[in-house]
Amino acid sequence: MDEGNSLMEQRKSKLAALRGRGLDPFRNKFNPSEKCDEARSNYVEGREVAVAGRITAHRDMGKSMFIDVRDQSGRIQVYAQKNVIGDDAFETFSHLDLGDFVGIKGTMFVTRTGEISIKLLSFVILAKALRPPPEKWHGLADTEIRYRQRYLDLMANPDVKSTFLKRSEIIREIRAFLHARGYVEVETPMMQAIPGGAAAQPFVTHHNALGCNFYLRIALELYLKRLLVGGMDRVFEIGRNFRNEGLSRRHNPEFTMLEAYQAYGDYESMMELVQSMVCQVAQKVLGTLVIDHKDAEGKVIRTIDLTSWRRARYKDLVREKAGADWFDITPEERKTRAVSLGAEIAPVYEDFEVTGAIFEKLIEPTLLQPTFVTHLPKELVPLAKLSPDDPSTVEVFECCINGQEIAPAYTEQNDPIEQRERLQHQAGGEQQKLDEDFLIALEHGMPPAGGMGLGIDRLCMMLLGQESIRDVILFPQLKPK
RNA sequence: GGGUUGGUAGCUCAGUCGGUAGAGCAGCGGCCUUUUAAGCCGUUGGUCGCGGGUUCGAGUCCCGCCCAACCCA
Repeated sequence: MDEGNSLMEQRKSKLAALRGRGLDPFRNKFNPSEKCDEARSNYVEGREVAVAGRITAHRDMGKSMFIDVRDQSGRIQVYAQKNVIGDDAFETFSHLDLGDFVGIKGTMFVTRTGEISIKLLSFVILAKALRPPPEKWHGLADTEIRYRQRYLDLMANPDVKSTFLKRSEIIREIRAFLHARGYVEVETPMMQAIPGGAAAQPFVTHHNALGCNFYLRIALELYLKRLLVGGMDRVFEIGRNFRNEGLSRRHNPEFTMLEAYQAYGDYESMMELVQSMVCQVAQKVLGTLVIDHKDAEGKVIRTIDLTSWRRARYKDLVREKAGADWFDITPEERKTRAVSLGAEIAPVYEDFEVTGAIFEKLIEPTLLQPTFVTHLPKELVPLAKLSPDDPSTVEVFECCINGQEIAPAYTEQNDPIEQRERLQHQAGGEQQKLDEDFLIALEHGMPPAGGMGLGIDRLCMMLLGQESIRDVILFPQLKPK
């Protein structure tokens, strides 16, 4: 990053030299006839092509040389000969640097070793790179540079680029899936006076003209439900949520969430939706429903099988891990046992939170294969409707895959009086945290509905076999240097 | 917040017991008109993360700090 290193000085001198010879090292425009991989796949000997890209390698042979030119689609080899392009042009060409952008015109041919290449006729420099690219063979390994200067990571590590191209495809397929089912994509406020829809610490920001603080949203939920009230029966939003929490391998303070709501649906409809959507996306983007996750050495460490989706009741899973009598012993006994099982229990925890800790620490990480956990205790979820067959639980599932919760869904609470009581209870009497406008909306009548949220980043981790959320977010949050 | 590991040339990494700072790639110069991690010869390049300390002498030992990754909270 420092100015004045000698490699930069050398490149700056080259830049000055180019200008001194009347060449523009930063062109406004060049029209390629095709992309690099199109040129290669449409091979006709002698066909004239124009491609543009970054120089990623060069092999100098004296009076001729090869360079590799790379664009988003791939690379193609260009062969330059002194007697074809002339002494001056060859001199300029041979002093191009790795990282420079060039426009190439030439004719297709195949080398002795069988590589489809372009025989150079003419070229223009499109952009001079003043800094050297990372090393070609080992790539870029320094995690800090990889995350802070992701463009270098993308340049040097093809797998990284592939991961992010696939992330883009995943989101495109999610949109396609929902559009095909008649969902309307909407956008709701990121700056909110009252951050609702989840229990999380918000970020605060200030609006100068209005003279008041806003919070960055922690969930999409409450605005999307207002749209159900307004008569938009199937809506979804894909957007950023912000939570003022610690950073970890699976948490980034800003993360991407999909939420979808379907009037006249319930959590069963959402279960079908999540399963169909994840399977369709996997099939379209990966071409398979069985996904191997590999370690750095390429050894398979786990396989996620999306062909079978299990359903399990929350209480049954807890009994499996914490003892068949878990719900029969006293709350004090539960605390003691939770600690002995290795769950961290804060003294202020209410009884349902003790069980919640068991689930989060001991059960969720073991749920590698797709599992819908159902019948959650009602205390955990204030925005859902009670299960008719067990009113101590709610019509909610948490879809766990890869040891992480990736998608919660509910039969949404639409009783405004019930909803007010439960939000008041959650707010603990702090009137400021109560979203009165949302409650008024419910009082106008919200159709029964199923709703779901899906963490896009965690879905990408699962589908793309990435162990860290930072490897599926282009610019993960780091401490400023 | 705690623990572990790491930070040395543009990049990837060595650096022994505390004794003149190393390699490969990249760069620069030379040879080479079908190479592809091209090759061969020569060569430039260092705030050893930052700040203190111990020592005749510190990349190396000690203390503090910064940044990152992983684990824990």
